[in-house]
Amino acid sequence: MDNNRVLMPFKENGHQHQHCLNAALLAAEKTCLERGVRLTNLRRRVLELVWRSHEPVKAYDILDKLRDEHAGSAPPTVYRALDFLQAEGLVHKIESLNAYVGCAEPDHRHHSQFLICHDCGAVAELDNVNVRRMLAENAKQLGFRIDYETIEIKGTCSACAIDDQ
Amino acid sequence: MDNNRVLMPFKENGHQHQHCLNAALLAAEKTCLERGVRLTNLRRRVLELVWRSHEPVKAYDILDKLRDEHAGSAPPTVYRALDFLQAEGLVHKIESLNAYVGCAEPDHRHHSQFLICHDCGAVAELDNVNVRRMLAENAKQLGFRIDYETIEIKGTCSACAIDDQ
DNA sequence: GCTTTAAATGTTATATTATAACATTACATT
DNA sequence: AATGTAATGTTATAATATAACATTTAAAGC
Repeated sequence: MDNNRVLMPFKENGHQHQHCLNAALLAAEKTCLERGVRLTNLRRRVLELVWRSHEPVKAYDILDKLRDEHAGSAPPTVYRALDFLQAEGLVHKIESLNAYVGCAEPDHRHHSQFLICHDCGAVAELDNVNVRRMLAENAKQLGFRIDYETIEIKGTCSACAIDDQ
Repeated sequence: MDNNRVLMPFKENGHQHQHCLNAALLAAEKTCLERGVRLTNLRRRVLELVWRSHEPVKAYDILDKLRDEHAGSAPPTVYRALDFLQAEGLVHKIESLNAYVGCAEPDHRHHSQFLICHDCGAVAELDNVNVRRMLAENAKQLGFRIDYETIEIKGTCSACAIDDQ
């Protein structure tokens, strides 16, 4: 029994990113429709920009792109959209990088553990139930009630480990 | 067998903080001496300011205090000292708060899991070996080599849970 | 369809967090 | 004392994020 679900793997060889993007947008549309919240053009566009790659994207990089398309864009434009997307679980913030990654499974309640390659920048998202359980147990022993977990693991992904040799 | 070490508990009733402070400074002196690195007056002072409480402290709050004592203080003054203290494991940065907490066991190699009460702001530091092991296993399966872990759990501590009632 | 209301976005300004670059001082070693 | 390195001082600016208020857009009831 494997309690470790890989929500988003490191991208593999021959990875067709357009598929990820399409799937993410489709999932987002579906999720928002079900929840009765509005995935506006702006929010969708920001989501697309987050999903341009599997690397965490900075708010001001998104802002630069938005400004190419619409001169009136300003920091609140981006941060509000990101706040919405985060609240709906469509993107996650990587706290240790001040950057954002798309979530492949917004409709599936999960806790995340991120593996972040500090060489190529790629991120994988895991949901290991045992890790969650163990932390929950620890917390319980101390009478601590968990609301939210930030788990960000930095290191070297397999592709970059090979390149390093 | 309990694989969960509490490196720094939530502070208990009748907690004498002066003891924490003294112990932390003593440990820091010892650690730096052993490693042949210099705990200068400035660095010691910043460490003291981080240890004023068990809540994460902001860099600019430290800077304000330093300025009371020495007008020439500037952001680099604080950030350099914090960088040094982090590198030596004397303080940890809480990424999700952009703030710093003292480490009670700088000489003991450990990974940390932080429990952070978003009600009173207090932080506890744990080192659960099983969590580490499990994450290491996950990483290994994906060929990922771990360098560093950021684990920050937000919630309500027992004291605040009681107050809430 | 029109009105009302609430949500979303626009706009300007500013707060917060962090680093770059170069000058000076203090310290350890010779 | 002379030298080299580490630490700190100093000025400027970059990067990240929010506050506050104005305007526009969309949804819901009439």
